[in-house]
Amino acid sequence: MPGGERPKDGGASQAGAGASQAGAASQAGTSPSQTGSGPSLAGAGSVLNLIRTGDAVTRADLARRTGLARSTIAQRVDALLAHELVYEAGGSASTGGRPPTVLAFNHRAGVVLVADLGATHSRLAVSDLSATPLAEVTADMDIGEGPEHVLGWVHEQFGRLLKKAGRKPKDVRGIGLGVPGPVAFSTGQAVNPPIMPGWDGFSIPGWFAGRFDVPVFVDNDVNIMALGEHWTHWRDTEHLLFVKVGTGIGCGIVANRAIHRGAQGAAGDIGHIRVGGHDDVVCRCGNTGCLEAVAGGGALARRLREIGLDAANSRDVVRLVRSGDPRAVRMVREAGRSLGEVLAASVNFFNPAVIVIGGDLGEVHEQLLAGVREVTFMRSLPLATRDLSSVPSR
Amino acid sequence: MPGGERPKDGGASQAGAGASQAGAASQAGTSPSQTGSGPSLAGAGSVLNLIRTGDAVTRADLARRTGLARSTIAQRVDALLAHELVYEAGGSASTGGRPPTVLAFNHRAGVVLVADLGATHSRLAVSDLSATPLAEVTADMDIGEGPEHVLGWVHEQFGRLLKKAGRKPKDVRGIGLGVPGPVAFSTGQAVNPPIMPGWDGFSIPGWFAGRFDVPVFVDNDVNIMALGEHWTHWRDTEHLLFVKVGTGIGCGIVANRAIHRGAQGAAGDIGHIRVGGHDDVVCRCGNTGCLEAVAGGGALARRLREIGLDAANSRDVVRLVRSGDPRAVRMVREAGRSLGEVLAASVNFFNPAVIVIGGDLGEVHEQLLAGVREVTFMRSLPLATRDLSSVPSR
DNA sequence: CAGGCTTTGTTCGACTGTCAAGCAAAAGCT
DNA sequence: AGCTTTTGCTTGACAGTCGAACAAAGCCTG
Repeated sequence: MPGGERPKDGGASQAGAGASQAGAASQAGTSPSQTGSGPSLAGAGSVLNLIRTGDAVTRADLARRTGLARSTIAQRVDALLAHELVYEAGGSASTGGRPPTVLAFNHRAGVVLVADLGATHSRLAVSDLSATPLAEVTADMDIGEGPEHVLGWVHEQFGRLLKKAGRKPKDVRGIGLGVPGPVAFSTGQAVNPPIMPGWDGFSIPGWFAGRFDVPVFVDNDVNIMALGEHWTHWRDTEHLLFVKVGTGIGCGIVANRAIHRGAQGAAGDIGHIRVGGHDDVVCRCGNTGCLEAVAGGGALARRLREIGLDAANSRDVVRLVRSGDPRAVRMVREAGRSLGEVLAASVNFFNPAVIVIGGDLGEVHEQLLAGVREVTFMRSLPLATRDLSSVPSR
Repeated sequence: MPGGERPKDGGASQAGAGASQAGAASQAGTSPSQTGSGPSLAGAGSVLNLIRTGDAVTRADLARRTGLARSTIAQRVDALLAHELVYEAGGSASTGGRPPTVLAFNHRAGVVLVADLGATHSRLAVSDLSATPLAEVTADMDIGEGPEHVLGWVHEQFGRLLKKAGRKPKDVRGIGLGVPGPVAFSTGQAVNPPIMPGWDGFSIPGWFAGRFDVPVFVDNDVNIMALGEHWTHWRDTEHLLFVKVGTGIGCGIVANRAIHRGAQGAAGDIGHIRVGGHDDVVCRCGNTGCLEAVAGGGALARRLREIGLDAANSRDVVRLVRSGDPRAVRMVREAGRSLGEVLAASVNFFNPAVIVIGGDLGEVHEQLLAGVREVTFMRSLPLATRDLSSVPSR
């Protein structure tokens, strides 16, 4: 039960029936400021989830799936219907008895604003409640300009996107932001971000509080990608690693179906784990032999430049590999081996069911994964690798 | 003054009417099928926990701590009192008002049987509900004899210990077993245990089912130690690593206050992570440069033998270090560095708040921890090590 | 095609856990 | 002795859940 006011509403509107009609003042949801009225949504969240995921689409289904009484389900579904979060999508074929009513999640009941803020460019979107984008924009933007400037810009873009999607600010149900650095998720503050000057300790939800009155979620971009991948393709998997290989290397950890952030929100920072045999490579963090300095896109581009190829960043590395340049291919495959060494250790430690490779260099996953698989299967325990899949991101 | 007429103390004040007698048959816990009668214990678990841990000892305390109404607390406490899981331990000093009644967990309400099965010897105990041992026994026992033989022996020992502690089989509320290998916790089966021939897939709870009708929990011994350490000393810490350095090297992972077991129950197997610069060392797993083969107690003992010292196992290594042998000390410190290298990677990946070092070699933690700290702080990111403590087990 | 069967959805009374408010008890303080 | 403060207990109300009965809407059988 979320705290907050409890409606008193003595008898007045009671329509006779015992408890069923309930007063109209109560409401669900996490944010106590919502003003919508209607029947109580208490406990309806899990029911809504089942409908949204399509795991159970009729009332009888829901009852069987949750173990609740049919009457309870009916009550909850009524509440969801009243809030227009769900609608009846016609009947279905009978299986010998009364044909069930199919329920469907109303993904048009509102919109969500999302922004993936990279170091130098960003992607913003308005999407419906089933995560289908309604309007998108990609733009260059330097996160180093500081929170006030950047968020002001983000806010302005959100306004435009809303207009473009034909929705009003009132339709917004939530905001999600991904930033390229460690985040204290509960407060929505970046902590010690190496590439986000001026953001340390800045409360991003606080900034949005006066502008959109909805929950704001801020997280490390890798964590968001990990969660997205888990949600869309690996929903039955409990433990998953998402590895982003771009300019740098980071890792989102899904443990027990939830993001593991660690004590300081710094978990998953595998870019600075030492790789054997590369003690001559100096990393920007000051140490030597870091994975990022050995196998990161930035490092690969630099080494390709050194042998005379035209490669400014990780995307250029991808381009060269795609074009079939043998030196680039060999280098990426070797990077995959280095990554594999670190991942082998992580597999022994964490024992995930799946490793997903994403990021810029994930686009040449054939080469990268070949190296990764080669080393992980050699260096990890058989039990841990028995059912381990290493796959590219989608 | 809306008071007016209120029935105060309607005559039969106590009467303990209805349910309070409730015999001692019922019990709290997870299984919903319990048939014991008496007041409902619904939701009383959290209240019981607060009392047991001493976090809240009076009814008013409990109300403040849980945020529940005082009346609700009273009801729950009544249920616990009726079940004799809690008793009133007299009053306490007043702070200006009515002095509160102190509640105490009745750790004599039952006993728990626990067994820590090692590879070659075991520790068994009967303990009360506050984990205070009432009777203990340590004995040599080869786990390789197979489950039927070993569990038969365990069962017999449990019987003796019960008698010794003056308790009856009826008093047993639960059984906990630690085994030296990966365990599928939900089913209580060992999976692919390298040093437990004949146990693979054997259902340990199934074996006990007919003998004690109580829940049986089986887990990897390292996980149990990790949980114990977390429970006794680090209860406020969300993420913790417990590293056991004995003959081999293993690691229990506490993530989000719970054991992380991984997809196959193999998580925490850091003994076979590769350590740089030791590719000449062959491990029993077949690979080279494994941490266990470099820094495990068995490996250290072997290397001490090679230079002419008398060291058969990890305990002998401890003895030599304690006696001040400089070669043994140097070797352990060097082992600490190797361990530190692996832990540095684990810290970057997992970002725990605490690392606890235990096991045989944990007893010479000064030497071991020196090496561990040296390397972890050098090789891990500042953010992750900022508030990281590395401490010996207690 | 009527009647029976099966499955689904709805209604209704009952029960349980919770809460707020008031009352009683047991101290310290003036 | 009075007053205040803190604690514990009692009571009536309410929300969410359940089980049982009932209604609806299709198949199947004779």
